Amino acid sequence: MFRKQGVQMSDLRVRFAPSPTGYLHIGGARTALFNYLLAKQQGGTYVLRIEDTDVARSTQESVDAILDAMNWLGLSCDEGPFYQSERFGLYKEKVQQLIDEGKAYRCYCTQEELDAKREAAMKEGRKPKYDGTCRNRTDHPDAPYVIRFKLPEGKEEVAFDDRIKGRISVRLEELDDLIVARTDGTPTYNLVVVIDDAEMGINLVIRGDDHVNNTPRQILLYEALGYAVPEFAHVPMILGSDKKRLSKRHGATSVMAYQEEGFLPEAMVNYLVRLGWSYGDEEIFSMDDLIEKFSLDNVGRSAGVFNPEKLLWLNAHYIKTGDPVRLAELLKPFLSAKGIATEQGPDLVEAVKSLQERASTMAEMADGAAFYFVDTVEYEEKAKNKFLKAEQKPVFEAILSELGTCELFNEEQLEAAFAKIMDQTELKFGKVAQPLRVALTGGTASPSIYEVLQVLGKERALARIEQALATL
RNA sequence: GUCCCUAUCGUCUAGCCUGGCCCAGGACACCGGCCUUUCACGCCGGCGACGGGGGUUCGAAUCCCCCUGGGGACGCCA
Repeated sequence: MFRKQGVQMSDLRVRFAPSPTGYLHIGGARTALFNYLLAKQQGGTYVLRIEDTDVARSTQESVDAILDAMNWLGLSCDEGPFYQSERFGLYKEKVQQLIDEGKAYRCYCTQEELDAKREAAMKEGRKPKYDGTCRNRTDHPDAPYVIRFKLPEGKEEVAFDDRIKGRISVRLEELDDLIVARTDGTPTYNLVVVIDDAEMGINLVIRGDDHVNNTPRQILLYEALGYAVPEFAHVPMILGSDKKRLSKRHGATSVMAYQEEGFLPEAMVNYLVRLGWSYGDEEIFSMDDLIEKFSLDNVGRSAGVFNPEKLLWLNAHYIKTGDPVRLAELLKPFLSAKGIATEQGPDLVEAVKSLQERASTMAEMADGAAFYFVDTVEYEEKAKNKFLKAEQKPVFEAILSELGTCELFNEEQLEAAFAKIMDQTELKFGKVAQPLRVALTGGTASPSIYEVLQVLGKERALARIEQALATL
């Protein structure tokens, strides 16, 4: 028996199947994550499939954007990516099979006729469904047509046991003959999703809640094509703060937009998984934790509201507890985006350490780190007016001379130096530290003064103090 | 409009299946305090919810029904 990290290999096969008509959004990322976690946990297989049957709207840029985002989140697939656009032959075969078996037919109704019927039905309070006009016609006019799947007769309802929502059933009279092939011959979503899931051996379909209504008709298609019906798990939607479907109006919905704002992938993963899933009172989960602990049983059934504040809190947590060397690497692009070069400056890793518990995002950390690397400190107006005044001259002189005698800028020597400064000037620590902070950083908020001094190093620190002294 | 799904603090949620341990627990946010060389971190405390109405029961957040709210679907998009 094969084993993988002590976990029994299973035949679980799941998939994530985005359509490349835009970037990977928050909701899709969560669906992908759930799929990934379950596959990893059970030693199953996670398949990635690009649903690009809508040739007009699918783009390579979107495919790349989705792949990038999956990669960033660390959700690598075991198989794929497969492209539906490369499988049209297979779909065509299956459509023909349905026609041959009398389970599908040509429909010559025009778009306009259909729209009119739909509108009329809505107006009368009926469900707008196809009336079956072409269902029994035997002629083959020389006109454009679509292929419709004929709803099976003699069946009352379709039901399935959703792994998240429980039993869901729909009466057949609520359904109609859906289009499986367009006028141009290309297959539509409901058909290809069934064929691919079946042909790829997917036995558990985890997807968004918005597909619940498609499931009954897809089950009918599975049956008509002679396929085994997989299990389904419909994950609730993610809503905006106004309880409306999450959209750009609510802020960034693209996963990669968060990366650009300085979020860490582990924060995003942690946030996403907790939106709809829980494990007692625990809040912090590493990917390994999740692979061990995730379960569909603990996924909630109702829609959730996306809460950027909590994401931010998680991000701050992961910055606080993250590896400084890695964070330093991640920080570089944010610094260069601000036009800051770090090569000649103080040790970037040390700078990061001093800022870890003060930054919620990497962008914020870059803001906070900027002062370390400037050639000439620029003073904030208010800070300068308050702390860089002529009367401070003696303090700065004392600081300059005492720090100048420090061999090493370590905690011990700095403390000793400050003790002397405070003694000489008869000032309390705060009265010394704050002006010095302005001289060193240009502002009134920064890491602790000892840290700043140490990160900067003696030479740079003394130069900055002299610079300040010169302005008094 | 019709159908499907859903309903615990502002938000994410625990508890619900297997009624009493719940005058409902945790987290984010918010407010207050402590710590403190600034800003933060951290710590302590506070505010804050079982949508409504009927049942069932000795007892209901938990079981049943109705109502209401919310979401989704109704496409030659996925």
